[in-house]
Amino acid sequence: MNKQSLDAGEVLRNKCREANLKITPQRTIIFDALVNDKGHPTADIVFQRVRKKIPNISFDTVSRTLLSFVDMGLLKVVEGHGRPKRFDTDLDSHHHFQCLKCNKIIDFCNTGFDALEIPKEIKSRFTVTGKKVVLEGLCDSCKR
Amino acid sequence: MNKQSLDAGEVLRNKCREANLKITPQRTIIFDALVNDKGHPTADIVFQRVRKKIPNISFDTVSRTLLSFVDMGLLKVVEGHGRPKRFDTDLDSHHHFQCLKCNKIIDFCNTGFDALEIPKEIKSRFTVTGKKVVLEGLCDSCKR
DNA sequence: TTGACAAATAAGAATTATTCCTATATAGTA
DNA sequence: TACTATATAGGAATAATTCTTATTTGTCAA
Repeated sequence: MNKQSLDAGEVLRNKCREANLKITPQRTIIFDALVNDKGHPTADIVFQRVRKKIPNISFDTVSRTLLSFVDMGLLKVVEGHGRPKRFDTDLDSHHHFQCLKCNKIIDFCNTGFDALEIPKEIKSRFTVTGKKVVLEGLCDSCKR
Repeated sequence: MNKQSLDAGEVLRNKCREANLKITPQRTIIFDALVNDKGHPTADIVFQRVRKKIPNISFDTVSRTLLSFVDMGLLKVVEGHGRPKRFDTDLDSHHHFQCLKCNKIIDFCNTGFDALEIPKEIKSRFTVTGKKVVLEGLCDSCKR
């Protein structure tokens, strides 16, 4: 039984139990707002989305919850130059192209990049949990 | 005649002329504070360093100057998770390991990584100016 | 089911990093 | 040397995030 066969609620409940965190309506609704979001939302985008369900939720709760989801391994923070932190719900191996002008991040897949070996001298000194090729330059809209 | 054989002042003067920017003492001293810095200083670190030479320089001038150096191709902004923006004076191809806990960035070289080919579908859509492998995890101090 | 308690939340204040504004100073040049 | 556009200092403003505190709410054990 893999993740895909569990519904979103069950994934969240399992992860919360593992991490000894309570299953609150806020956490549930924030998680729902992220499922199938293949973009790279900021905390504020998620906040606006969740407010439609819980009008008086605070930004702090959204921000704190997103960071706890990162700790729980449900999300990643996108590396990048931009100021508002961006989150990534896609936990599968993929790579990024970031536009230096508009800060847009474009995901792409590449099996050659996925297969890169971590150098021995790095593996022996550090615990490596993520690996990604980051390309930068100008996107199609900005290069004109 | 390559860059290495020019002294720092001359590199800066040439770049400023190219960009039609004036050669001010502030720019000169900020540039001097960066030469041979193989760390990844924040604007504030540079500000503290430069204040020893120009006690009443403003943070804004340092920040603005660093960003203009990025535009001029004298520096790069480090991709990464941390909040204070970090600058990189090493323009040669290298790769990064970033600690998720302390946000420290460790440079490493790897000729295999340097040789990675940009996928055709990316090269045809975008202008790619940078390429780097980014590893993340826990550094030696934080993994305990 | 209820009560107790630790954890989570809302609201707003505080902090942190960066950028903007404006009056003054200065580099480049004619 | 004088002119002009650019750069700077200083402080205010903005933006993003995190902290503080009083209150509320899951969870668990009786």
